[in-house]
Amino acid sequence: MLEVIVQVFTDHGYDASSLGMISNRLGLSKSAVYHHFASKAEMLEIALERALGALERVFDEAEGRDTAEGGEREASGRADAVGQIREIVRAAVLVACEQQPYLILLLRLHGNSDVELRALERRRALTARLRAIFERARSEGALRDDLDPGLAARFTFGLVNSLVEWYRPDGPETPDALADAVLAYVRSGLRVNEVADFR
Amino acid sequence: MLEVIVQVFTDHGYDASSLGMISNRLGLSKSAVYHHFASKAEMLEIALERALGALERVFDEAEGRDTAEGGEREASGRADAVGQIREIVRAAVLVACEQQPYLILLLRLHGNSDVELRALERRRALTARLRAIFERARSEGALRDDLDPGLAARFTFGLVNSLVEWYRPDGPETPDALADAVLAYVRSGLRVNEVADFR
DNA sequence: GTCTATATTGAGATAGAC
DNA sequence: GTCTATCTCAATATAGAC
Repeated sequence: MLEVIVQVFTDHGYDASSLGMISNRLGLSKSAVYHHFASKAEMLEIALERALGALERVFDEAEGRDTAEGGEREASGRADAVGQIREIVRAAVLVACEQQPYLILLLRLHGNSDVELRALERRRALTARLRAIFERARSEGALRDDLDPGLAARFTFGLVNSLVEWYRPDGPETPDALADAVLAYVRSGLRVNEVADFR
Repeated sequence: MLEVIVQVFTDHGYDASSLGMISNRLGLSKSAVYHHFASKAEMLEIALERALGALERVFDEAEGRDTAEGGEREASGRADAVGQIREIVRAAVLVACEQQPYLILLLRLHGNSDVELRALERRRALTARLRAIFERARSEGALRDDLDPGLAARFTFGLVNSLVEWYRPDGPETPDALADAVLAYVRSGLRVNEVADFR
């Protein structure tokens, strides 16, 4: 049921989606729909929780991993930041593919209601966590020094988030292959493989 | 006047923007606004023309340059594809910064009206042009061979387009500096400068 | 060019029967 | 859980005076 609703939301945008459209698509009357959701805003809230919850879990797992495992790489007990970035980017690509409609909803919020403002606040918190990891990567010397870590974080997630605009589940790329391609691009860009430089 | 209207559109989304909001923000009555625009859709159409026109000029100039100048790099009279990509990316970053609200409008279209469908068609044409250039870059051996040119094109413009989501004209980065950073990222990604590999 | 007044449609939401 | 009927409000758009 939520799936159909979110499909309507992504097809027309949340604001332009009417309860009439939703109930039509569900084959129910408007008031029948109101038996399952208290309001249109509640539908949005539940849908956004899916997207935000998935993304927050991505960060929790990447950041928590090595403290849980005891720290295999560094005495400090923390994974190297670059490894975390790789893990987060891969997982975020999978979320973008698998939770596509929910993520579209999140990415297109305007912040004109309480529900939207709370969601945007949680989204900002995720951006801040990502930025912190990029800054750690920089201080570990694992990030090129001619690129601001804040910009690098924004570029990277701008790219990942843009996947939802064109990804199709029945398209030629599997989410895993897409994650590989994104990681390759993020790591070393467009230029020819470095081997070529020495031919 | 259009500037104020587009600001309302980007703040609330086109669909959620009412003529009441627009006329309030302009300090006019609704019918006074109707003296300048035939309909809400016409406002959108004019605003989208700005964004699409700017982007189409970017491509026209990059693709037309060397045939006009006689071809300085290659006997064929065409610029190398990588040079065109660089030029297009830089110009597109500037458009994203300078025409930000108009571009936001374009990027968030849903395609639920004739005006929107026509705009999306023009946008698709631009994507196709970009993809063709990336394919030429690949065939010239100037693009790494482990990355599909179509994906590379989408990633690159996903990144550039995502700038409109957070860029602020009064922020720390000038559009030019931002273009430099994007080009550096697109060219060689996050990894440390190659010199570091030989230390 | 701008106004007030209004026509008309559809929105989100509720009441109450079944 | 689903329905019909309805409330209230705001939407786009127009008419016609100034």
